[in-house]
Amino acid sequence: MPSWLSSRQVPSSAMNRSDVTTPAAALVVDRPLRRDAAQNRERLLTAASQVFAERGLDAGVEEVARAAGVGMGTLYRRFPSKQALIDELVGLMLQDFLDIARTASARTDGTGLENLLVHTGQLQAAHPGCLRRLWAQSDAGREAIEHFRGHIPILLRSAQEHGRIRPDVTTSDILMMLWSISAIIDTTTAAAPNAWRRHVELVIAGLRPVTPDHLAAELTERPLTMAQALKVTAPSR
Amino acid sequence: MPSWLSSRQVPSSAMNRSDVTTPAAALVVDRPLRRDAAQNRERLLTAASQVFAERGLDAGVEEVARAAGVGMGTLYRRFPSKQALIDELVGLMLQDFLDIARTASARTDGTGLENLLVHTGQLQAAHPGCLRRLWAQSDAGREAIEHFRGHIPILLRSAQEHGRIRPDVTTSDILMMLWSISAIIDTTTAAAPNAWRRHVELVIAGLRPVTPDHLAAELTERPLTMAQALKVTAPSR
Amino acid sequence: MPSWLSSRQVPSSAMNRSDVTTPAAALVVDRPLRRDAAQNRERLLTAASQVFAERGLDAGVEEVARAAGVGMGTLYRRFPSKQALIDELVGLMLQDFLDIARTASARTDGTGLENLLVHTGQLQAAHPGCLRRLWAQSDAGREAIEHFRGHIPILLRSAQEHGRIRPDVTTSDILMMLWSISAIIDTTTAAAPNAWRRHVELVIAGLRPVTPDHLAAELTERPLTMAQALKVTAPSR
Amino acid sequence: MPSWLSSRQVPSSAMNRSDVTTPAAALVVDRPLRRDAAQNRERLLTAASQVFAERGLDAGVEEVARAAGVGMGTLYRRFPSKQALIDELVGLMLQDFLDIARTASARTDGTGLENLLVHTGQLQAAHPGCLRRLWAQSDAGREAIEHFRGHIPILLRSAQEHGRIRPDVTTSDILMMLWSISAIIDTTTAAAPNAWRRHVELVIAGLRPVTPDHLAAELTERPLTMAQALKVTAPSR
DNA sequence: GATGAATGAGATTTCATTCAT
DNA sequence: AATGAATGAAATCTCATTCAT
Repeated sequence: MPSWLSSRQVPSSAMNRSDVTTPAAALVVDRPLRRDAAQNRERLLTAASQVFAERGLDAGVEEVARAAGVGMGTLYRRFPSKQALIDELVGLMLQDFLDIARTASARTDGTGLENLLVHTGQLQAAHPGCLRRLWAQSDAGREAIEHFRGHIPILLRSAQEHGRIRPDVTTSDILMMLWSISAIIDTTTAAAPNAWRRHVELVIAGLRPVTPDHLAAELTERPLTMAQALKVTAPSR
Repeated sequence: MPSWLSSRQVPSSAMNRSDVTTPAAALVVDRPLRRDAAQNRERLLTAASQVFAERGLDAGVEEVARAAGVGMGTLYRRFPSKQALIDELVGLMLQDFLDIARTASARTDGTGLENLLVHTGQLQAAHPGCLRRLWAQSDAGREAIEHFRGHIPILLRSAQEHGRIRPDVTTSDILMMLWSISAIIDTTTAAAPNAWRRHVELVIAGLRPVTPDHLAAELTERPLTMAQALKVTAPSR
Repeated sequence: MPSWLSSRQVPSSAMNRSDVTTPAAALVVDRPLRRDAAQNRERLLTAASQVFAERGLDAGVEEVARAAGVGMGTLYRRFPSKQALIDELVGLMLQDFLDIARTASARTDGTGLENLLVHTGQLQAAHPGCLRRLWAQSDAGREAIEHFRGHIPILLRSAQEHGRIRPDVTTSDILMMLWSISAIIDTTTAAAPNAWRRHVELVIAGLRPVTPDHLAAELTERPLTMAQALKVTAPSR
Repeated sequence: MPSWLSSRQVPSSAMNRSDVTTPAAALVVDRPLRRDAAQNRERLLTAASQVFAERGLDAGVEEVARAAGVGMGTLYRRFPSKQALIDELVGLMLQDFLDIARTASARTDGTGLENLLVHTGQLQAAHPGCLRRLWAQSDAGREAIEHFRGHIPILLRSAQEHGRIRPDVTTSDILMMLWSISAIIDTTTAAAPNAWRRHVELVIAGLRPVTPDHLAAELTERPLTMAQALKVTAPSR
């Protein structure tokens, strides 16, 4: 079972209960599920995460139900469509991303950003393929950025103030780096489980302040605006 | 029509006629297609490239046929299966990649590698989503790496000799960078057509030689072995 | 509804549960189908038997589904392929053949073999075309011979001991006669429902012991070996 | 090349030119084909006979055209449909059947009928599967009986007068025997090339006059009327 | 007249979703 | 509430036949 599914009680309002930005949403109270129903929910999410990671999102819902040991009807009682199930998984991974971001933000030595890149990498490497595939198919992805990106400017500013990251790097650059790391993890993990770490090192090297004699010191292209970053989506399929 | 489909006469043996490694294969002569058949072939490839780029590889072949203005039977006469059609598109894009690599290799000032990263980026930006999606579904992808990677060590060595790239970077690192750029292009082009250029700049910055006071100067993680790099595949779906 | 589909509960392991040779296989218990599912299964087999008998095996599965009053999906849930459906029909007819063989074997007056020829004829005449067509397309056919033929030598020996069948007739000769009767039934039933019975009479006459003055008393050609008989198949189409 | 395709010039009116019953039909004159066209016609028939014998009638017309070394257009210029091609093959085999019948009729010792059974068997064994498969799909089959059956009563009467065949056997019984032999040839030839000869021996034994003490001496079932025999068709598929 | 490419209806099979048990 | 069977639209692929070259 993925660690990010292990212990939490996650009713279907997970996205609404987002702890960082919309605590008020907690007021929208779903009646709690019966214990067996909640258990089925967990099983389905766990199974879906495994099946989708192994077979891709084209895996059939029947296989998910079978892996969860429940019937199709139960699956569709818990999640009104395949897409809803995917969205829920995205939301759950986002929870872990937010945890990582919160932890990283607690660092005061300017290493929080680098820490973020590595730890989100670790998380994705533990469930290869999940995030990007899910992201690709989920409208929840869009919201995910919105929740998560709030942490980036803070981490970035701290790193820049400590002289660890060059000052002309922007939040949207960091988002691009995160996407790029995601992609590398998904493509290389099977062949070389730790290759992504080297990619992260090189990526971070590219973000370091440059010395005067450094080649091509200046970035000539403009960064994505945040409005653009919000419109970014993984390939539809 | 994509530029990479524009002018060439591409019999189905395009992969075999690879100019770099197997010139002898040219002896296997497919009789040239009748003019109308060749035209339909081109139309189908063009249509497939558009449809797959817009709708993803899950788009039905019927839609491809309709977009090409031909019947289903014609499509299946030219390409015996959907996969064969995809493979052909992969092969065609590879041709352009090889062209770029050859041109870049002709540079003697050590900028060939940077040139390669930018121009392959341009090519992919012109047909967003194509390469990575195609790659993912095609066994031709595996061969594609093999053909293409042959150029990397040469370009890399030249760049390193000219002091433009740090000496501890390996061919497999460059392959990772190419994958990462592909991913960024696919995700950002719709929202911000040139954002990928900035990513390339940052990526190249990460490959530059480091000065003594540079933070985290050394790469602690080992690069992919070439054997591993060959096993890398885009996510299955 | 064909008589051979009437009353039995036939899980998909019908072939395995063969009562003659592998009683132990009954231990492999398929959980019984839900009542509606079982009903649909029966309906599908009935419909398939009718449609295939009327239109030949080239009839589409869609027509079978329509005749059964169920959707395509249901058909494919019960039988994972058209071939599986055909195999099941073959298996079912085999059950009836085995019943007939068993009953015939119970006779002690040497008439069992003749009885077998007539009753298997009756069964086939009731569902003309079914067996031979099914046989032709089914690997189950091969197994069918193996199960069924076990009864022939016993019946034959008894008939020979009672002086009803000439002693130089072999088991493989009887198999040939059965095939020949099948063919006659399939070709004549529509035009003359009982014509096959006369053919059976003539065939049996050919198997009777010959008197000394009988013309061409001896058989000069050698019978099929049993190994050859096992390789016999109805025409592939 | 099948012997029955070897030397004859057979314009598509072969059926009409039937030498036995309707010589007047020869007055309907098709303009003779150009020599190359006639050659293509022969090639197509030869190829069709081989391809259909090997792969069954489901083999595609394209394969026939390819085997004949001509284009599809040529095939369809010579034969307006696949069915017409099949009908033509049936008609051609009938020619050989008629030859055999004519030769057999020349015998004056009462062995003509037995001779017929053996020689038509030889012919079919040389092209296993052809006749029955073709027959099955061809309306020409019906006509074939009409042409061929004219010889049977004569042969039969002669055999009965010589005491070689029991007097209660009718022409339609002989037709049934012929069908039965056809079926046995098709099913056994691959496994045992000469097994059909034994079947013929047994079949003939069944037609011999019976001695008083013979078991089940009388035939209790009535023969097919000739009207019924004319309606007999091989299974549609 | 010959060619073989194009056609498009139809075949088998899959799967997200609904619904009877 | 849970089950898993039923649904049927859509996907890929085939092939007899037509038609442009």
